[in-house]
Amino acid sequence: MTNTIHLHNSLTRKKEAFTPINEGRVGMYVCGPTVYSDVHLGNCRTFVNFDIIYRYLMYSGYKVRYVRNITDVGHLEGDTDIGAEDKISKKARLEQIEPMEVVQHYTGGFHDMMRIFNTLSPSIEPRATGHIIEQIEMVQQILDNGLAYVKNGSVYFDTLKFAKTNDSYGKLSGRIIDDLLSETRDDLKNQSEKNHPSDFAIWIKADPSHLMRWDSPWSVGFPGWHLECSAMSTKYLGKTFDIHGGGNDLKFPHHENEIAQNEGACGCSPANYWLHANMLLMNGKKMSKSIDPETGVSNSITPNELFTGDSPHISKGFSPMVIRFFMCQSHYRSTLDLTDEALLAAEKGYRRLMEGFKTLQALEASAKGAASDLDKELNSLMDAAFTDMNDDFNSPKALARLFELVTKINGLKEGHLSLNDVTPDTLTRLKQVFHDFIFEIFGLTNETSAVGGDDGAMDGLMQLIIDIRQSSRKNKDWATSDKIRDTLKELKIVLKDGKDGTSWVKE
RNA sequence: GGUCGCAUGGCCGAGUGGCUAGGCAGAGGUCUGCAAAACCUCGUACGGCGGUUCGAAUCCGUCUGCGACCUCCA
Repeated sequence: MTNTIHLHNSLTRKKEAFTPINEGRVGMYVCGPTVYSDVHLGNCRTFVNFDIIYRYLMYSGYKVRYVRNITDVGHLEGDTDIGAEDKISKKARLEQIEPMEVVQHYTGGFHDMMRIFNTLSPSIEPRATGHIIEQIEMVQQILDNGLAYVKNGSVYFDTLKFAKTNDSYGKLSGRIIDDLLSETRDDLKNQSEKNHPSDFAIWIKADPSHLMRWDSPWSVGFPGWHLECSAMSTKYLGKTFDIHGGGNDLKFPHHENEIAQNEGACGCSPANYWLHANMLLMNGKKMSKSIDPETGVSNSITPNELFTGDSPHISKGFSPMVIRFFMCQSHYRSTLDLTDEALLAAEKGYRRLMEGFKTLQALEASAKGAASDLDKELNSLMDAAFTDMNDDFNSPKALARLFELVTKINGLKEGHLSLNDVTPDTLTRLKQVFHDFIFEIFGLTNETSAVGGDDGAMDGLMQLIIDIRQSSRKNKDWATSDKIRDTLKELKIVLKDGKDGTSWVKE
């Protein structure tokens, strides 16, 4: 590792040099989905962002343990208080199936989607229901430390007491104790078991109709949301680990409470660096599952609708890699606005990048190749791309460097630039770096080349057709040559007449 | 109301105290039987008003607008 990675730490709100606890190793925890419904696209953005971070850390030489949980119990619908229902349980009740059927179904769907977006599997993907014992232990530790209280079989985290003894509550989300206190007046009206509105449940007594329940010292019940992340990150990464990630909307209350739980249980801060991926917007507004009461429509689009084009929000379907490319084009800490126009632009950009890659692979080094300004320029563009990634994983900027390289590559192909000005070593490096960025770091795949079967029949067939068309063109038999071109077009195969013959691509 | 963040050329989207981000669209050109594709060239933008500075789109203040969180979401 020659260059230090700097990253923006949400906890300090500053960009900091990244120093792992154990040299050469990184422990990273990212909050995964609650599997009570289909993954939605905003979810995918977050995980693609962290996939790129994961890939880049590994590419930089770190051994990374990447833990991303599946929340399959405890995430309540509505307020944490009595009367709220667990999301999974609710779904199971509505569908009249077992909660674990709900979990199985949506976990599968989630994994499928992650595969479609070409994200790498995390090293460990622990489930909340598989760690009930660890969670009960943590509740006990918090109680032992006097930072929680039991009410009617439920256990609540005492935020006021914690805030008084520890200055870290509210630090992440910028909330302060005075605000917590001032909220009291309004909210005390609500019938509540909690001593204070900002307290939150870490163990919840299950009412008899509740489907998911476990025995505990306090009641038959289930763990609170937030707790699973505290317990599982501790179990697999230790009491303090390097990086904790998640969507920006989890900052409060989820991550704030997670920190409180870990501090409350062991007195130590869970993660040194907190990274938050920003929201995916659609037409300027947060993409959200919830349905607008006025319009009756949700401001969202599912990944499948995006692929097929079956949505009023877009004019056509877009492939998963175009979406992934689109996500690479913005910084993970910025909001990204999904519009039809932006997607159309991304689709073209993606193709240009892939064509550039293909062109590059076909370039052959010149034996006379010598160092020159061009050679220097190529190398500094490559260096810059890595510098950009080291600077808080600035993928859009690194991508811009690749596009500048594409211009050079095309210049070399077209002959405005000469391979005599590029050393064989630089060309080799360029091929390697280009490949690595596109496929290993950005995690894109080349969809345009994946056509036909792998038996080569398609290629042979197309070559035959192209040859026939070529000879009819030579004979100025435009009727035949145009018929071939138009018919193929209808079959979604586009012929491209270039200087060095005709190539084809499937749309 | 509280907390935080953002306002960049037609669109998306980076960035920095003084040096062209990039992609798409648009204009011109090369190529082509025509077309498509591809390639080349081009645009000098940074919400309003003050201030700091030799110099600010970049720093500070302020106003306006937008968004997120505070209630379920990545």
